[in-house]
Amino acid sequence: MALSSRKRPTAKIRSAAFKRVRADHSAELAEDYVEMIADLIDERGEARCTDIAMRLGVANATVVKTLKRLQTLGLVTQEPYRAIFLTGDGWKMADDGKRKHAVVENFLLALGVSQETARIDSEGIEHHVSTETLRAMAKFLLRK
Amino acid sequence: MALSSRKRPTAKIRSAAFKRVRADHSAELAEDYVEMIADLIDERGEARCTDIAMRLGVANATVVKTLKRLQTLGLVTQEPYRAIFLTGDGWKMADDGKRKHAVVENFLLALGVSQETARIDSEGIEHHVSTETLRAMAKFLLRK
DNA sequence: GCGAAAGTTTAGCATAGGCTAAACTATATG
DNA sequence: CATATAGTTTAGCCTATGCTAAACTTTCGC
Repeated sequence: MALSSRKRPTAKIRSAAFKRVRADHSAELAEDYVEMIADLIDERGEARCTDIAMRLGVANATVVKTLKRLQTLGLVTQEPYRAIFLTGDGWKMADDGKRKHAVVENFLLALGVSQETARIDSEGIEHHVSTETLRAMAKFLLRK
Repeated sequence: MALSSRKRPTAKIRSAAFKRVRADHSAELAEDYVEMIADLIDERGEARCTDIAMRLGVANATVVKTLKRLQTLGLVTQEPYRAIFLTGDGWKMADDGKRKHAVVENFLLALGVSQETARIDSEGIEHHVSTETLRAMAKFLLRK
């Protein structure tokens, strides 16, 4: 074990990035749901399981289960067999997410990628963009 | 159910982005491990559980479990109580990942974000960047 | 206003990725 | 060379996110 007995004080610092990624992942599904619910309410007046399931491309039961978690997180409210509503926190998360999403998507477009790719890639990227990077993207859009 | 009885043919298209994100997620841990194993082999001649665990910031047992999956995926090989090696596919994935990672990180730096943020954000972003977007980033770096 | 269709929920299963604690192996040093 | 220490593995637990199939409600149309 000679090789590893050297101390590496940078290990903890390195691991921070991976910890952030893992934290991002557990938050990101919540953000996607909440954004989608907000969109549905805006577009059609109410958000329902089936619509969320279709747009996310998952089974109905999966949506039901996840909504339970979002309820315990205080992001959505719901009565059995009724439509889904956002709490204050839910709306805030949705608005923040949509703003962030728009910046990332427009940034990718400004960078020269196609509409289709911008839409797809921004969906994955938006959850891993820090405030600092988001600001840099916004600045780039302005001076473009 | 009046509201939702309208057909929405765009739903399937919309859901594609989310499906890609889910697929990315299941691939991304594998990429992180494989890249890290390659780094360790380069830096110190061998890759061991403990080092991977420290750098990723997870428990040892978690690494062992994940390595089993990577073995069944044909990315790594390992004898009990011995160091970890990459297969040909593993090296390829590691090289591709490192190249991609470097482009994203340098791109963020060129965009004006700090070293620290570039390092952290690139870790999350790299797995959600398509070939097209990666090319656009590389192009931006050239004309910068 | 009743029955069929549409939508929601529950139950039960699988996989992935975390964890701790305990058992086991290999190595390094006295 | 015996043993302490460092490293690895196993066992067993948890949560999150998927799925299908079956049960249950609501609503629409006749």
